[in-house]
Amino acid sequence: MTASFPVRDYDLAATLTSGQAFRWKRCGDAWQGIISGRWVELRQEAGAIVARAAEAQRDWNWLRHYLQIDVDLEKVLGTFPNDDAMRASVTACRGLRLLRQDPWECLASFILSSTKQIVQIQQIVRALCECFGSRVAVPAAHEAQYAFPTPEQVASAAERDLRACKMGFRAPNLLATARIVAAGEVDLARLAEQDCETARTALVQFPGVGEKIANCVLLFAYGFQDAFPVDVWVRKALLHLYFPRRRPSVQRLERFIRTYFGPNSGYAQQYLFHYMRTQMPRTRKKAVEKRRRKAAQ
DNA sequence: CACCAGGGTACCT
DNA sequence: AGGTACCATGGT
Repeated sequence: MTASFPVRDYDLAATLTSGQAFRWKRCGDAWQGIISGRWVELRQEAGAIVARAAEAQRDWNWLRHYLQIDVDLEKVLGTFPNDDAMRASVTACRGLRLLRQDPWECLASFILSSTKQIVQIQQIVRALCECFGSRVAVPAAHEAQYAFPTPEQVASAAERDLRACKMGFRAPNLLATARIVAAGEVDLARLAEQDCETARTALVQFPGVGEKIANCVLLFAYGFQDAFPVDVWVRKALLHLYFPRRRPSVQRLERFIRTYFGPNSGYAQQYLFHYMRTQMPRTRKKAVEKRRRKAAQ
């Protein structure tokens, strides 16, 4: 029940902590998570990712697909614009990958993400899974683990019980979305066959889903690598790096995003996002430190 | 202890 | 089209 996948240019830690998936837990030098109801432990070794599952596997294609093992990262990075900010981002977190997640889990998770820090999203999702998800097989002597609850499981929950997972005003949005999916009014699997624009139009129909969350699902679940989610971090980065002391209109900014970052703009966005989140706090701390020293004199 | 967080929406000018 | 308040909650 273990398998080894030769990889190069794969930074597992950066990938699993970059705010695209919310259920991975670091255990020493390994990562434990649940993919489509299967418990799995991942470990990065020299030139390979080693996986361990709770049960014997007929094949590991589900994991290869989730991790996007076969993507040629070099080729993707080659399409990024060659500017200071992108070079710094790629240097800082080279090996960061986009996962290919289950659409329902991704959609539900990002409905829960609005104005929440990643740490809090992780907590809410964990509570949701423990309250409403089915138990999954785990290795002996491991604590119980739960699958992400199906649309049906969420749809049959009471809003009060969802709110108990600390999701606040997002509860009615998740519940209504789950009901639409469970009723078969929208087929999430079939959206994968549509083009990006069509799928986006369908996604923003769900309550609590606007352009940003739709783009997250398009990018992280459906693999549209030019879907470009703009959250507060990315907005700050774009304005600061590419429009210093200017105030581009929404239209202007959207046009810039569409035309500047190339066919893998969503991938580039993820590098900018992770770079901002991991490197900027350090420089900010440094700035605070500098100010404090100056004040002390 | 304010401030802010991988936003969306209704409602205002 | 472009601003604003509000939604609920807890990390930093």
